[in-house]
Amino acid sequence: MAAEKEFVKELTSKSEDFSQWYVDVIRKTDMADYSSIKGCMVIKPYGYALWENIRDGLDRRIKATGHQNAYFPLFVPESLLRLEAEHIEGFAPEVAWVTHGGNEKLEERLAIRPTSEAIICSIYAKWIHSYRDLPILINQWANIVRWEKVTRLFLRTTEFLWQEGHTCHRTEEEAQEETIKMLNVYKEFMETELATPVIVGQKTEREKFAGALRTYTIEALMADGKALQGGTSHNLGQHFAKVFKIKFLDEDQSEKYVWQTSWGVSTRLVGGVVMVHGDDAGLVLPPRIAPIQVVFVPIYFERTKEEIRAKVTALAEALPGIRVEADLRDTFTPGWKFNHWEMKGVPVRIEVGPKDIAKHQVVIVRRDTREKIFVPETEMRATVERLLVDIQRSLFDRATAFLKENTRSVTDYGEFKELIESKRGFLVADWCGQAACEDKIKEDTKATIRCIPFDLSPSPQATCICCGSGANHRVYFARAY
RNA sequence: CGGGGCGUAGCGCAGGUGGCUAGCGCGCCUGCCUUGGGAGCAGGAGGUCGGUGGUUCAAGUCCACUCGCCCCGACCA
Repeated sequence: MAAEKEFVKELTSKSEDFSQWYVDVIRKTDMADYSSIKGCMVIKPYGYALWENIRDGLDRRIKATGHQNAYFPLFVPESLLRLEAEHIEGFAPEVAWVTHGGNEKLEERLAIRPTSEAIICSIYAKWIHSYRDLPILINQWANIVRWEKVTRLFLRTTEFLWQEGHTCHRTEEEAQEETIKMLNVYKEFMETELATPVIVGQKTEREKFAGALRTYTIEALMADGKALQGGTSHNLGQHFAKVFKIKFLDEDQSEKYVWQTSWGVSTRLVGGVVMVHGDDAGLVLPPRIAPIQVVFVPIYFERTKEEIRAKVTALAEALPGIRVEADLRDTFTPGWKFNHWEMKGVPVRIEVGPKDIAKHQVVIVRRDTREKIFVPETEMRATVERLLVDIQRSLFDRATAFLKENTRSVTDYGEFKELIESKRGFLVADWCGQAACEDKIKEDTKATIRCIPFDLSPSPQATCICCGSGANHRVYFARAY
């Protein structure tokens, strides 16, 4: 353990102080930096490359399900934002306002979008006239500003990047189908690309999006036992359609309001990846989204330096389709580089030294287990390809096992309080459906209902974990980010 | 917005009962030597001590105000 600690002298131990570990990892790996603007972070190239891979994987899926990308204005006139009462009430405390253009005071304040429902709905109203114009299936990749009081790198920043889908449908059924479809896209994406298992379900009235009919969510469990909402999908019903007058003439010649959905995930997923997979040596990145999948570290000796350099360069080129970095610098020792690239979470490291050249082999080390294998050069490519798949799967398996171990079913409120304090994780319990109980539990334990899952229902005799009256929901509780 | 902590070299920090030329480690630059788990030696560069105002012969140090950041809490993707 002492030796292990020496390895990572730049990082706070994960078990010692999880929050500090998280910040250390992000800063030492050059993912992000603080800026001179309160609550705003700089996403540095390494962090941005990770975000780009996340973005690209999701963008493919969004397009594959029939959506197109577009871009809408950053500004939302105050009058538009105010149209949907519940919506403005929900977002008012965290909206940033533009009041001047140059030196002139604006006639009407402009909100910097805290989300784009208002501006997009006002435009959709102009676009939609007939049932033949439907559905509208549009996504936008954009920046968002929410004036948060407390910020945290990637998890909650004043400005952040996200995608927001905004769709309009002819019928309620179609909108509901879309809402669930995108929720499932998120789930599949999280599991496949981020190697992060999620629980899926509906938000309570208290937790739903301001202005939505129903909100659905995917929730992941971080290594410290706290939940992270990874993405949400909202069935907006006709609330926005009615106030923004998004109407169409249907086939039956009657005028109707559209049914809408919206759904989004943000750069907070980057923080999620750090907290789900990282360890005391730093990041552990799922191969599918890792900016660098394989790093070559040459083992130089003065006499064979040029030979080693040439060999590493050649081997690095022999891995087409794989994101490869060859660390040819001679200003750092191999040991330093091992630690450096492990901290950066690169899934596979390949060492090449004189002994390896003599034996026509390479040394391959996987980041997740640090297992070291000696592989003939001719088998390098196949081995790397296999390892990348294997690491992706074992990260998912490990996270899934962690999720299972830390999901506990409880029926006694005393036990509930004890568990949330000592073990964290998800607690599955029965609930009466009353907001009063939800509030009391939050007050007592800081745990909130993360979601009402689709695949669980209370037994007929079940009673509310809090008040003891008849329960009609079986839900997941957790402390959350 | 409440409670706590912190702003001194790129990073991490010491100095804090005012007093020599503001220091240490890492990093950086030059050279030599080295490289299989964070090498070594020698030389060198780098500072409006967060900002403003005050007290004083003298302020990194004391006082007031202010800006910013981090952590914990209440609020939130």
